[in-house]
Amino acid sequence: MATGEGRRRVTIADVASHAKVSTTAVSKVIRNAYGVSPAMRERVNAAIEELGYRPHAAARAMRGRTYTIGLMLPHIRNPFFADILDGLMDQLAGTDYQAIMIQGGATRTTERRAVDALIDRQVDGIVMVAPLAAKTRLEEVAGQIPTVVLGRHERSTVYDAVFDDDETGAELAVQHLIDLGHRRIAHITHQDDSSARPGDLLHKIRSEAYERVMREHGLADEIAVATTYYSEEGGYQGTLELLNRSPRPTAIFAGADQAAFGALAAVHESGLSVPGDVSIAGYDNTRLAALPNISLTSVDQNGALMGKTSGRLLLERFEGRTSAVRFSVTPRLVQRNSTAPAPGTAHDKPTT
Amino acid sequence: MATGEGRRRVTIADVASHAKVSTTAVSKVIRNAYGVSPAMRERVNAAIEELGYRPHAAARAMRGRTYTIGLMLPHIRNPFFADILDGLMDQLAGTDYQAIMIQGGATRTTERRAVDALIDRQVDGIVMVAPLAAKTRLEEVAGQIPTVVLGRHERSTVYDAVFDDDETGAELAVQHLIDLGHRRIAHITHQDDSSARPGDLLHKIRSEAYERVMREHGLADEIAVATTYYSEEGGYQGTLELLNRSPRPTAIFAGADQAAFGALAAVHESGLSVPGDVSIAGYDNTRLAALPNISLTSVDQNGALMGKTSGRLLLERFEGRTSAVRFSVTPRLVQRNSTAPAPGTAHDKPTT
DNA sequence: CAGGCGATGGGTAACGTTACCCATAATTCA
DNA sequence: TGAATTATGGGTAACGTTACCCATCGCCTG
Repeated sequence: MATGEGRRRVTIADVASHAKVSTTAVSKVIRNAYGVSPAMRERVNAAIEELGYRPHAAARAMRGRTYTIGLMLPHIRNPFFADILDGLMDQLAGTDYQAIMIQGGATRTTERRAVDALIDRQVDGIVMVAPLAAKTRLEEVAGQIPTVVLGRHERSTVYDAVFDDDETGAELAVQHLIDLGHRRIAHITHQDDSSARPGDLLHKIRSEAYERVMREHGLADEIAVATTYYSEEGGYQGTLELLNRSPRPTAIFAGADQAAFGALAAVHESGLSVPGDVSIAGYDNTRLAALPNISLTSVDQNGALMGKTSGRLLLERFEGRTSAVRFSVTPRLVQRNSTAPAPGTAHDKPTT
Repeated sequence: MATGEGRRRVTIADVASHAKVSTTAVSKVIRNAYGVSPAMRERVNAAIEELGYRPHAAARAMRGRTYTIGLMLPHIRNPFFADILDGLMDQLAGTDYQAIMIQGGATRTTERRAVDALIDRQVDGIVMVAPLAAKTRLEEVAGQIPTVVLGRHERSTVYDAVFDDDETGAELAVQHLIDLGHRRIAHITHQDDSSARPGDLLHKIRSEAYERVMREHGLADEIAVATTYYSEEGGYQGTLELLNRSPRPTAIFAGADQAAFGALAAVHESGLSVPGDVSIAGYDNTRLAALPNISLTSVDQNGALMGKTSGRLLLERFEGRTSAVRFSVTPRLVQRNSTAPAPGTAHDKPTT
């Protein structure tokens, strides 16, 4: 276990000479390859232990696998992504695989750079969370390396897809507000730089489901959308804009909790109360939403399960699966105190 | 710019033959090395462009640098870390370096695995945020690879250190509460698995500063510490424990905003109000703290600056600096509505 | 008992890049 | 003008690992 200061790294050759066997034999033991006797295995493992050998991932990358999975996140501020990572790491625990993360940023250009960086570093598989890239680009990536796309809905034959049923989720939220007697229900959506088809992006799906449900209830004229960002700042700005309209909405469905937090701030700063004057619902059910003095009604999507599944799908790909898989998570509504019957409505809370 | 599906990667050799020059020449152009004519440079760059060549980081790792900086974060749920990453990426923008992240987890074992993984992947430099490892381990890592330790206070001659003046920060918070007339001021600290010397860990420094200031004001008997975690759950549990004591504290200084959020929840659930019955102060001044319905008094430490500086220090190391540098950020108190004069105190808010 | 076969171990050429060195041409200087 | 120096380009051996192939040995089978 001696690991000296600036000392040269322990290599497979060191292990081989220490165990008095060939480097090939050592490599076989490490990889659990065929053709090693138990005696040999033990001998080599002892030497590995003694010298504190660890495989050099970069060297491995030249020939075989790196045992690395790359996770591209748009950014790390959203705690929902932490759930995804938790699930992924949970799945990877006990395997030889390591997860590394990279921040994709807000534009297609930065995202491309980030994903290229992962490919250049020869990760064995990639999980892209809510990517902005066009489908052709996703398939190009997936053509080079096993890929899971998380949060997009389009069908592909080359990559696996994991996503929440955003249509249902948005429906749950809007329906809930309608049930509470609201009619002027506004929506905050996310502006992106994506070149994906609108119908494949989660925020588009949520906003379209919002509009559809509104129309289905004869509320087409009440549709009001602020297009900002799924972030606190975005929610804040969007809400200020919505509250300025006349008549102002009595409820806001924010497409993400982060935006809902900003909405809460904006409503308070406008001298209005939640849910007295304005009801607010979010999406993601982040832990913060459960805090009593936020108590945000939100749509829960099982991020940990999505992350875990992404990992599993990649491991399956490594084992040889070539057919594409789609995995969908069903959302559910978590009612809290940020939503209440519309002002002036004699309305009983619906029984769940 | 043609990048076919499963096609073989474009290598330096492809570029060389396409440009009708040697691979050496291509390598020189890429690395901006000495000994290339402008004509050669242009020729090679044209070929690179045309073929869509990107350097293979793993191959580079075998000889030179990977242009990769590894960022070890204990976990990604804390939005404060997002500030650090933002600062780091800001510094790295415009350079050839890429930042990758890895989650260290809650124990020394998982952290070690994570950092080893970065080393095995041959990153050029490492930034370790609030590591749990013993100083000897940190120096062992730094002996192999340029390292910045963020959030620890000990002096080292081998790695660079970036940290907040936690002593002053904690002092600001506690002093603020004392100024408001509070006497029964409790503290929530973080339990760790670290083998660092207590005086070097930020949460120990904060808790010791808390105790010191209390004693300096003759409040030694009022010292009450709950040792849980810097997380929502930890803050929640710790606060329940503290509120159970009799007499209960009128103020709680949580060592981190995340814990303070949990504390807010616990106070509310106990049927008490903030700041009416209990004042709460946090640390980190995360964006959430500024939301009107949280409005948490908190100590601001400039995370972006710390991240940016970490990046700068690494780049300097790559340029050849060998002496160790320490960089300290000065915190400041941001007063909001979660702190107020102690119940039953005729006290004017101190002018700032 | 010869031929063959499975089990085991090793030799070696890659993988893509760079550091080091050498060769040649072009230019400068005395 | 000859020698020395500089500028420019290329050849080649690594870096650490693995995939592929071959050699050997003991044993089984007909």
